[in-house]
Amino acid sequence: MARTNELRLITRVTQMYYLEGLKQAQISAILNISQATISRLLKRAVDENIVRITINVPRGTFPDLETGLRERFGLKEAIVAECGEDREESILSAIGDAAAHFLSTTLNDREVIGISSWSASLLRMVDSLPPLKRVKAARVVQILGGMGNPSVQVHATHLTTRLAQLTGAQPQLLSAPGVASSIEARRALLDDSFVQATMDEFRDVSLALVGIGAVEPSRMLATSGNVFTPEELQELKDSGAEGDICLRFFAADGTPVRTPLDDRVISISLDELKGADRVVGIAGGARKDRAIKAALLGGYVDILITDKFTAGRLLGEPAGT
Amino acid sequence: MARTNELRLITRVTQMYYLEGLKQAQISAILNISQATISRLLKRAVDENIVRITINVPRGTFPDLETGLRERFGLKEAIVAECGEDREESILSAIGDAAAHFLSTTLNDREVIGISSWSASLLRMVDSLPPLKRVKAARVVQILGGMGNPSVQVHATHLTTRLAQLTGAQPQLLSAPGVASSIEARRALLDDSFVQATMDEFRDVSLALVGIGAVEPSRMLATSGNVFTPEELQELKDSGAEGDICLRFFAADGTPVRTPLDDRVISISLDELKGADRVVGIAGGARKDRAIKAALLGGYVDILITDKFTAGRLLGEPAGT
DNA sequence: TGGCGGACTGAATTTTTATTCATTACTGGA
DNA sequence: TCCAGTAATGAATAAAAATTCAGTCCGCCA
Repeated sequence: MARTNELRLITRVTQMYYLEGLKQAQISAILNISQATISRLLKRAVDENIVRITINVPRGTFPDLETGLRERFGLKEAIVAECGEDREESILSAIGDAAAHFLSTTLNDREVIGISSWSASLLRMVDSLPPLKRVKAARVVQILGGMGNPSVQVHATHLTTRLAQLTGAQPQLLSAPGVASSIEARRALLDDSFVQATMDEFRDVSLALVGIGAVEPSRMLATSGNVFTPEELQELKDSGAEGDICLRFFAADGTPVRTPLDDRVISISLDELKGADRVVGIAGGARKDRAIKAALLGGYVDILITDKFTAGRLLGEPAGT
Repeated sequence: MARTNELRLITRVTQMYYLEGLKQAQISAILNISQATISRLLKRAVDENIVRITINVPRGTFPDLETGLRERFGLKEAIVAECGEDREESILSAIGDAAAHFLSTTLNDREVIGISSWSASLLRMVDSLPPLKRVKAARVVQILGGMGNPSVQVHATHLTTRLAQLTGAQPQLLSAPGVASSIEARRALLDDSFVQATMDEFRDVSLALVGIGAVEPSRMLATSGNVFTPEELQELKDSGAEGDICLRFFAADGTPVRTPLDDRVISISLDELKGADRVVGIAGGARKDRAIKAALLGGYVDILITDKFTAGRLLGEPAGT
């Protein structure tokens, strides 16, 4: 009885608040009940399940997969993009677009963006990036050298400068190959003051945008001048390397894999990467499943941007529609 | 595409806010989006129907009937009580209880309560009134005289004093019969300074609690000493009187019905009544349908407390379960 | 017949949210 | 090409809501 009266009042308050859109103060005035009590009644309405708030998931968004990824891999955020078909091209388009949107909404001035210079996903992202509304970002730092092949060098440079341009930032190029021909060659390159200046910036990177590579010749790697010889690749595989970020390799469980190659790579180190506020991994496609999983397990990535098919596989679930 | 990205973000924000219970500022920090924008995204979530808020109506409450009554009759509030069966006794119990709860939640100090002294509903209300939690109300004013029959006089007095006691207020009794035997008798009674003092308070009443009477001998009227003779009742009927509040009569369409009887009644007038901040009508039962409807049409009541059966009939709808 | 703990309350205050404001960029038309 | 109008943003602020606080009233137990 008394309980019913109580419930009636709560229901009425709930109705006024949520349906009629009245403010608590207005309700307070109408019912001659203090605003504090109205607030408390509304809280009880939630507790007693008189108001029920449901989220109507729009088509093309996958909060469940995202939550799954966040929880399973301890990610800060996960973005799962809608994607027509489970093929490289379609996926690149989807995650590039998603990454572009992410970037455009989340950037704040004084952001120092680090970008790994060669990655098909990042390329797509930059291509999808709308002329950025508001002035954004302070600097864009290239955190991985280009390729020995001059044509790809240009490619990497383009990526960095374009992003800088679009974000109104200062580009900071790393004019060096991603992989030097020898330890000595690397040392020599690091002597260059411009190279040093850029590498000094690695620690200032607040937002790192990185691809995640699988250990196997990808199309791009293949066409980009055979960074590694088949023997070197084999060596990596033998060491248990499953994937890489900026040519820094790690095993299936995420532990770093150190090989002599490390000493020839010119890029941000995995440790330096962890110093960034946010590391955004942008990758998808069945070919990369194991590499992505490894990267997630290693905790190298705070935010993952991928497609629904890959997300589904990472969670061992079927992808949504 | 861009739209999907947008929707994904809104969905994510909605999820964080409503499901995870994060504050906008926290979301803002996590997503690197300003709090203002988070607020705007949440508003869009409502607009775009991504959050859906539904009210789960508890058993025994009838928001639809209440809303119907409010809208149909322009009431400030309507309270419809659950009620086992459509019989006098059951209804009295239901609305008395509801009225008691209403009173206990809505009273504020400095309230001057006017109470029409004889009404079965009000009697029930006072009986149901729990020893009032907090000190409440300033004064309780009797706004209708008692009955000629001394036993009922006591009754009326009891009602007023009890209510005053329960609300910690000062009782202001109207020591006079509700109906004087003649115009002259009334005039004489009004000469009494106590009576005058009380009647002067009528204009200060902030909350009036009134029953609504049907024009026909009710059980109580019958036993309370035949206030009116059968002839007088017939006269009222002939004048079109359909109901009364404090023995002030009105027709089916709510217009006041003036008869010579008026000059013998000692109670607040309908005009004075309208001066009160809130007039609460407490009534139910098929016998009173027409009277209640008339009172509502006349706008004499701001707040109606009734039972689900009566409410349903007033709206010409079947009552709920 | 106190006295203690718990439950409630409204006023005051703090916290949270919505909105205003100034700025910027972009649009579409002359 | 230049300009008026629209849209969108973050910082600042106003508005709204939640919570703290102090006080009261219980009921319960000694």
